[in-house]
Amino acid sequence: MNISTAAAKAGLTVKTVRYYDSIGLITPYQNPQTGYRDYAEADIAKLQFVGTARRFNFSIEECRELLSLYEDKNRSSETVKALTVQKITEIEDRLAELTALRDQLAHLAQSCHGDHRPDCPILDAFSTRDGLTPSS
Amino acid sequence: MNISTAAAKAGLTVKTVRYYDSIGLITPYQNPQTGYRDYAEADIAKLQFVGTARRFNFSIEECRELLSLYEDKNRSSETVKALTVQKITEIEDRLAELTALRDQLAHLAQSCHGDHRPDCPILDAFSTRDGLTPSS
DNA sequence: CGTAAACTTTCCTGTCAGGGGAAGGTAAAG
DNA sequence: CTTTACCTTCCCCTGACAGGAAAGTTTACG
Repeated sequence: MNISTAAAKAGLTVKTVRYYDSIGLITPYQNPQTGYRDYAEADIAKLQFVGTARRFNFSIEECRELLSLYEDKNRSSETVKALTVQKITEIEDRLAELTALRDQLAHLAQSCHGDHRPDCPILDAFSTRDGLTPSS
Repeated sequence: MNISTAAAKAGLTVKTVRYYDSIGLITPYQNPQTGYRDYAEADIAKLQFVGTARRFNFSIEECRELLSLYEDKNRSSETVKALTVQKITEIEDRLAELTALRDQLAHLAQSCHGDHRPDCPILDAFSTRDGLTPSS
């Protein structure tokens, strides 16, 4: 199967699939005559797997680890769950940060009349370093 | 004032301050003899301003715009409030994405026993493209 | 006053996960 | 047989800096 069909099946771009080959993440058979990549069904499954994991905010290196577990028939679910729980924690940390940011910005926006006068509480708040302390 | 003092006063790294000069965001006086940058108090205020705006997730280009409004004595608060409201919307979109991600991952983690057996619902879910559709 | 430490400068490379596009070879359709 | 639609590698671009090398400058100490 050529790269564009493979990419379409996996819901990825050709560039991304080629990139995954270049970093040794998913390396298909390569025709020695033409240099064309040839993706087998097992490769498609891996591409889909990585695509899904990436959409779940797993980094490429984490995907590499998950992929080796995915391919390991004697794996235990322990490591996978640990990775997932860690990822959940990371996402929750980021959620807390963003929530605090939004709240502070919303507070500033509320206190700003937003008309044609030059007075602006938002800019005033930004101009003092210790006046505001966002979480991130 | 030399760059390390300026950076310390603004709560930024020297690298960051030098970078802001290189992209024309905050350009201090530069001694023609030594080539040393010399930061005035007004520059420090701008550095603090940008530092705060960056912590509020504003991009460099948005900071550039905010900075020009900050320096404009005849500004209106309209544009600033609009930028801020837009930023709040962006943050809320990201919050919704991350919340959906976390919920789906949490659901998967809950259904995974996480022991030494090879059976793993998380990897199973990742291996089908249409089985899960995260928001991001 | 000399010198060594502690600055400063520019320049280059790397990060993360690819995107955009050029130059050139190949395959499939008409 | 030609046109079109692929494919390949190669290089530069992104955002927002960090790390480090080589070389010049300032400051503190003896």
